[in-house]
Amino acid sequence: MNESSHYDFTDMPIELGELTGSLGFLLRLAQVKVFQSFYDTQAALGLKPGEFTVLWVIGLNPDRRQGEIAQILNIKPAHMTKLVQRMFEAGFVSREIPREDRRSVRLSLTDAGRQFVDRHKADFLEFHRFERAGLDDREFGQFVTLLQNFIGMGEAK
Amino acid sequence: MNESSHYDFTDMPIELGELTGSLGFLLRLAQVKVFQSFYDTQAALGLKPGEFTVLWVIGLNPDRRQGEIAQILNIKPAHMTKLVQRMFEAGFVSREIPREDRRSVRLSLTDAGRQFVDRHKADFLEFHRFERAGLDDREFGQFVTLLQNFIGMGEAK
DNA sequence: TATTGTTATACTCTATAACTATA
DNA sequence: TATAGTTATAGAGTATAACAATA
Repeated sequence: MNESSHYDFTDMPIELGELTGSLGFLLRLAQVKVFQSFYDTQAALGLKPGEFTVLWVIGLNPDRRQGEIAQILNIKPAHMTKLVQRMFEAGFVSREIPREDRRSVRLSLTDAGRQFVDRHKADFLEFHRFERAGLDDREFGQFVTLLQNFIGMGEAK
Repeated sequence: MNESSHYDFTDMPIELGELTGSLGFLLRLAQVKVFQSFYDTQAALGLKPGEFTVLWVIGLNPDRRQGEIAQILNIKPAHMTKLVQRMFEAGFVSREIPREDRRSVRLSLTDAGRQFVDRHKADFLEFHRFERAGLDDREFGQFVTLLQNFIGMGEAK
């Protein structure tokens, strides 16, 4: 490493250039911002990221194959196996081997799982939490719609 | 695990309920979508995610402290150290210890680093790539603006 | 004492391939 | 042969704390 003397630019803002218009960059920062409170909420309940979402979707879609749930949530099979195992050990999820295809696993919530989801669902659907996050109601609605279109959720006609 | 027989719901869509309006969920899926092509592009150049962004910002802000660059990109100090080390070993980044504060490190691009950034910057500023990603030009502009507001980038006045 | 950056450790998410059991 | 899920391993990002050098 060299040595040298410089003026001190410490107080000057950092320039990001065209990066400020890059979706990849902006989405990463946005996700970091959301993830913080998202993560804290889940950790407080003893859950790892993604676990509540899985419980939620299983609750809405009982008796569906594990792989179907994993696919729509973009969770890889190997990861899904461990995640479901944890939720099974927590007593929140039951697994059934259907007669018509004994390779597959169909998931449902136990009573405890359903109670858990019902009790904490409000914390996870954080509409309210983000009203104060730099967006007014109209912008928030736009934001959700644009995100849905972007990820191809709107065209499900 | 139990055994049972069921109708086969495999072809029915999975219900997501109010999750479709959750920013955390939508941002995660959006990021997964962007990250795929983003990641592939970087990997093809032998870079890990985040490395090109760091080179880019160093190029725009020569002789700034390592910690300043890390902070604005939401990179933790420990991670930044390893990232900079890799870019130093690749010959893209130079490190200087300034006389006025010998604890700190000031980063700049080497000639090779600047050439590398110039040669590949177009691939990383993927405006074009996302024109066809379910959003028209107007929506894309809205999307960027909303993301900027959301992460608190717009208020920098 | 506080700050800048480094080192070390561990945990989570992800990716991959080899494996099983069923089909 | 193909498919559903599992197991095992490794890589990458992040978080934390302890540390060295300097202020």
